[in-house]
Amino acid sequence: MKNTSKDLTEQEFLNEYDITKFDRPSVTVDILILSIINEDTDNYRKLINKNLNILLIKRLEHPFKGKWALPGGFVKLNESLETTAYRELKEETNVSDVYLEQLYTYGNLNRDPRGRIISSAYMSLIDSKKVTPQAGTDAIETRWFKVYSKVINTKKETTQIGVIELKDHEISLVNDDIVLKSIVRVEKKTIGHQEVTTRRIISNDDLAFDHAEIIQYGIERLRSKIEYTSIVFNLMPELFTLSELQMTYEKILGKELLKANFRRKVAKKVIETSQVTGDNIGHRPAKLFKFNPCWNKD
Amino acid sequence: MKNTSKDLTEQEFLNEYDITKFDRPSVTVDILILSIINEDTDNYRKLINKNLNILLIKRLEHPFKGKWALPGGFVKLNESLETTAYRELKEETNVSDVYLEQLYTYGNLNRDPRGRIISSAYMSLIDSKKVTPQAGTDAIETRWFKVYSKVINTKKETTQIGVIELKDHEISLVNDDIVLKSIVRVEKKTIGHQEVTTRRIISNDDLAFDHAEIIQYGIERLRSKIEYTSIVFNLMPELFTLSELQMTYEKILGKELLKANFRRKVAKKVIETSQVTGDNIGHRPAKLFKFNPCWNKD
DNA sequence: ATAATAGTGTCTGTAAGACACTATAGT
DNA sequence: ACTATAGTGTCTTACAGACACTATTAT
Repeated sequence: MKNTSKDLTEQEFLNEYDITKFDRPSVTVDILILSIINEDTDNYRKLINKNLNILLIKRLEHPFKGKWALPGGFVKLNESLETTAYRELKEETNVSDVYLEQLYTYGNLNRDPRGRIISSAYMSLIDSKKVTPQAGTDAIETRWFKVYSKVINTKKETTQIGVIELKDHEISLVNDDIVLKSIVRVEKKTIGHQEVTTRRIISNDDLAFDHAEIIQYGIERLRSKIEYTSIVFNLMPELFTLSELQMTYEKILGKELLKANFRRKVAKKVIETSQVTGDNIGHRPAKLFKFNPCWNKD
Repeated sequence: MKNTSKDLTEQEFLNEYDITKFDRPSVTVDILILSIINEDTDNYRKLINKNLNILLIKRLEHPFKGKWALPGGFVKLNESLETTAYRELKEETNVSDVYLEQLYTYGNLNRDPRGRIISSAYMSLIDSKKVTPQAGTDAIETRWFKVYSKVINTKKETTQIGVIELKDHEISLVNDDIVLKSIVRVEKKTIGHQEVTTRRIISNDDLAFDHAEIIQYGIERLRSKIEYTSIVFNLMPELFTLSELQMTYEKILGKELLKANFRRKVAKKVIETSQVTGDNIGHRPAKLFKFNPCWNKD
């Protein structure tokens, strides 16, 4: 009998194994870099307005030349996915030691005109104070876009075979004169026992690839995680007022919250410090709080 | 000036673009195929016992020859990740039209001794009645293993810099005489604002690759999703009793629940039918229920 | 006094957890 | 009568939502 793979030791097998003989896709990492950034104020007495922002880069090369895209790049053979994400993050924002989470891996066939490219999407949350607004390598144009997301259309159809529910999310990304609008249709089908959620880009201005879909999913994830984790505090400075924290929640969730209820909800997640805000113009100073790392029960 | 990429149209750029010039990793899909399977009963009057089961295959080739692994395989260039998952699923269990969800994509450098292989893990939930117990292609040995998961060790350390909390999860996979035990350490570090969760295999009998870690993560995900989605019903037949549903919850969560409270909790997710169980030996017959596709509020 | 933010008290309804109770089948 | 499962009622506690109220600052 010939020396088949069954007779080899694992080491012998590995020595003979040539991975490059097989077809392989390319793999990239794309990152949603999100931050809560203060707006310029007009009324001197009012609180500073904040907004959820996302960092995009203008593509200088084909494909999608001139369009805006999530920062990202190819995974090198000596890098884990996470390492790639951290490298990209460092290149674009010059920060490290920030929150980073894998969102989803997109592997559809025609998502990239260059060929078969699978992309693992990550989400990073950055405290606005750590960010140098227009960092990035000189040649690349990077900009922060304010993120607005709202449902502009819903439909619920109940038939004999099941329920189909769709929501069209309008994602607006705004930087001064530039406004990028996309509509992502999120469809939930329940047929028999099966619930399937699909996302599809319906309209898209100047966002490259399937990035509108990735951004919509990231926002949805952030919105749900803000409720049961302490993820928000990655977007906050060391010390903050409860009003600042509330506005951060409101801008992420896209709706206003009642103060008294909000304070009760976050009470266990924060610790009161002895300090108060000093720059109070015409109103009572606010106590400063910090994150309580022991907020979790178990 | 030469004809650089800046002067090309997108089509010209793509025609010249050769993706194979760059280093590429290989990509596989691994699937957690889970089902709730009835046990053989001993006491003729008692309810049939159920258990959460996972389908594993015995590896016939290197690496990890002779060890047990999640079903999976390489992503072909003409397949999306999902298509690959469905293909593998069909090959191993001969079912289609079942619940399938992407879990996480594992991209560490040394997770596969054959080389740089990134794996996207999927979780599939199958109604036990759809499954032919020992399907699979003839040459491959596939078996259902009962899944038991419990925390055997916890440690919580509160220092000045933050909180470190670790839990050792013992995963036992049992098929008759074969018992595969692994311990996966889940560590949550909170330093400053940052919360990082890492998973590491501490001990491992005969599970291949990093599959023990993937299985632990899948169970955790299933446990949390069972609370806020209708994912369980993928594991149930068309009609079921509330006791059957409760036992399914209990086996997934690894703890017993109080009947009255459980019934209140799932009340909105099910619809009562006019039918009852017919094979009642020595006790009151139970009403049969079906899934309510409209259980969700909004 | 005014305009702004900071912060608290209370009522309601809903849901979860614990526990005790009643109902109905076959033997 | 007994054993098993099926199914209900109620008490307590906790929390979320709505809303009204008090407190404190600079001008």
